Amino acid sequence: MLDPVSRVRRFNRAVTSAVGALDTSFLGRGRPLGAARVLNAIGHGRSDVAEIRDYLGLDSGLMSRLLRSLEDEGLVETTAHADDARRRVAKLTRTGRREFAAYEALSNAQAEGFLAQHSQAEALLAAMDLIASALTRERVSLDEIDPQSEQARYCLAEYYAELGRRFKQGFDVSLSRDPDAKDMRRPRGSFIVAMSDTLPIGCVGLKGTDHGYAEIKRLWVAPAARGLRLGRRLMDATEAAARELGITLLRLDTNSALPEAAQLYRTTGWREIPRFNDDPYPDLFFEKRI
Amino acid sequence: MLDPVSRVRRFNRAVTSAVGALDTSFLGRGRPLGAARVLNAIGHGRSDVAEIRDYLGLDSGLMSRLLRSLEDEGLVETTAHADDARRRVAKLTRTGRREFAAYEALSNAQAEGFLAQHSQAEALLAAMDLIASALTRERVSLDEIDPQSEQARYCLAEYYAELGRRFKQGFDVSLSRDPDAKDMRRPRGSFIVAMSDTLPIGCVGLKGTDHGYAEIKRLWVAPAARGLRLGRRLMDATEAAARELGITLLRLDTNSALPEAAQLYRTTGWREIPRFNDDPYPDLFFEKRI
DNA sequence: CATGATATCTGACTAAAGTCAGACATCATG
DNA sequence: CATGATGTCTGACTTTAGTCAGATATCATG
Repeated sequence: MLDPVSRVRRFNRAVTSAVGALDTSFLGRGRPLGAARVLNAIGHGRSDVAEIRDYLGLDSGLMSRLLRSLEDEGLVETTAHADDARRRVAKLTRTGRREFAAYEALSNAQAEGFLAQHSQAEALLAAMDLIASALTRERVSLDEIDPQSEQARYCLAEYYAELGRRFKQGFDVSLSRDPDAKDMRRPRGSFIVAMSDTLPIGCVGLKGTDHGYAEIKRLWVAPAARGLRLGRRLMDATEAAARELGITLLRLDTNSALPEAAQLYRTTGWREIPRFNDDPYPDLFFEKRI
Repeated sequence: MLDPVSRVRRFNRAVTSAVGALDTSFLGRGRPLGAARVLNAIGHGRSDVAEIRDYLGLDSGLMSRLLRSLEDEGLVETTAHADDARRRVAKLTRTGRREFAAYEALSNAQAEGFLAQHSQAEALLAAMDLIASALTRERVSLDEIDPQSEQARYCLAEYYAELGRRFKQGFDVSLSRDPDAKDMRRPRGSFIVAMSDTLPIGCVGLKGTDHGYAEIKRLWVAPAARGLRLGRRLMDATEAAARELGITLLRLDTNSALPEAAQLYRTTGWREIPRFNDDPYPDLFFEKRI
């Protein structure tokens, strides 16, 4: 009962029956699961028929019939795609949106009920984030986004909060050399976010300077996503972006209160150099030629 | 992306597709899922047909046919139950055991693969234990067992390890008044373990004495099962056992380094009393009349 | 040992999911 | 604008899961 594999398998059994219960509650709306899944996929913004089919892993014949049955119910309308009349685009009717909302309410109620029965919901949520990140690991996408977008701001806020917890003296972003957003946009730099499903779970900024090098800033991995070697993937992606921009020398600063970061740099070709700025927080400085 | 319900639902999505993948890998052995599930239930030691049917939630007609198909494949043999010839008992043939082992290998490989891709497997396992315990909460059974059984010894070892971590001076069971096992067996006392699926996640002992009261000892809840009010359920069950044994006065000792325990006692009718033994570890003493 | 309860099995059904071949319209390309 | 590729649809199927009403054998009980 102690070995890791049994523990994973116990988790699998627990989760299998919970998933089954959710499916059963979906059947309560008088529609087979297949049709309900298509309706929900459309409700969640997947409009292209081929995309839905791919997402749900359905045969084109089956997909077509499920769509037809949703149309017969008056929940969905399909039209030809504007750019390519072979492709079809599905969208919900007014009734369809109402029905989708009912499914959403079921899902939300189920989630709330699960949380409510537990007196330490925060620990439960952290565990769920951890597992969801691990399970969707190979589906994490690294996207280059604007450093002032909502996702970027979320990551940075989490990053600052963590520095505040880990630095003995706390962390005040206004005392740090906060990079100008335009230095982290092409063509001067870049900002990359790691997305797991809809949740940002990591980020890194590449900040262009006028001193013959670019700096790597704001490398952050969500606690729930640690252990997945995401830091390394983010660094690789930034280096690739730097090469594209013709940058040949990278620098970064960090703090010895973040040993896992320094460890990552040391094992990926960075070498320690003397202090190259007057930011009050960092005490370790690295350089890498690419 | 921050609200608890979205986080639970992200977890649900991640887990649904992982479960689907496992099901699909099971189909690879050329047998429908229903039959595979029955085969595995038998392999895991469920032999009584009614029990399997109940466990898998199958209709008796369907169950009968699935069994028949496994018999046709030469994987299963059924015989009449020794005590009741209406009931049937299923067991695996030699070929059946081989086939079951193949399913086990698939499950184990899937679990190992999942663990291997994560560099912090212990954190992942703790998260899985937490969630599995929360999901199977209403299926936790409280069983009265022998205080020297394997499950009891596992719980006690975990309990001592935790005391060692939480007491500043550590914990050495040989210095404590270790209760004699026979004092925690009927008719003098009782030992109750909380089982979640196959994993013991909590325990409590009721120790009979010759001083006109019985003592509650070794109340432990696994870290993964905290927040489920399991401590309270265990205490209620012991009190019920004590009443059955004609015990009317209960005592217990505890340590202020375990504040959640003292809190539980205070809110469930226990009142603090002066020290009533010379055990070196406890510094808080309680009594309850039942 | 008659009687009602229980456990399983069989036959006859339905619903849902999935498969496959071919039809059809549309697209990209030379 | 002919041609092959692509996306969707339809018809004709199969498999799997599940339901339900008896039939049959056995059990517990008085």
